[in-house]
Amino acid sequence: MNIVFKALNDPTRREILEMLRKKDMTAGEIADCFNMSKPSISHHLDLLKQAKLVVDLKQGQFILYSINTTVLDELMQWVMKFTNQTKK
Amino acid sequence: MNIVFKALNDPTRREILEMLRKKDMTAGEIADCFNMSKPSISHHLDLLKQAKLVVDLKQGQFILYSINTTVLDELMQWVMKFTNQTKK
DNA sequence: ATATTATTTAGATATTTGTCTAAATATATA
DNA sequence: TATATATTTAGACAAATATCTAAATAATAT
Repeated sequence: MNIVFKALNDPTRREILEMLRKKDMTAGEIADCFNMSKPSISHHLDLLKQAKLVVDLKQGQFILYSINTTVLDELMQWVMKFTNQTKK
Repeated sequence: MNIVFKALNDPTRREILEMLRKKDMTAGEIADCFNMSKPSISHHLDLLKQAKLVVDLKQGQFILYSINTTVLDELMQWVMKFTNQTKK
């Protein structure tokens, strides 16, 4: 869970997730949406991948990224522990 | 939301939330649960407070901390955007 | 008043993080 | 094979973060 919170603790990475929520995209397409160098975006994608929030699939010379909701499901379980709960 | 993810991006702070989920605690009681100086815990509590994940209430010489689930509800809304969703 | 207890604030420091440019790798095409 | 395109890796650097000790603030008790 540590690495998930770490990955989510950056606005660029959260925005990437929002984009991938709508459609799969290549690394280059993602980079084009930001005012930031491609290596920086590549680094953000790597962190998202480490957290298993995204998966990548090589398609020829492109690398297609897509969201993986499994970890987000787990995050939701974590958050739900706190909500809808009467204390003491 | 930025500050919420920032606050949650630390295992100590998440553990503090887990503790406050069960019962309200003073700053000192919280600090006693960790192998860490009181000023460090005070700093963590401050970040949680900035994110409005906790609220504090002065009770004499003690300061009682309690969890505030409102922001966690909002976080859940954010996470839910991604789950239970058919893509494309 | 003075001392004790609870907590925070200030300041220092080592580590982590986000970003960049330059170089490397890998695939496709002429 | 040579060149162009897509992406990552490496290395550097400034900014942010987590931690500490020492000092300050605030409330209580003697």
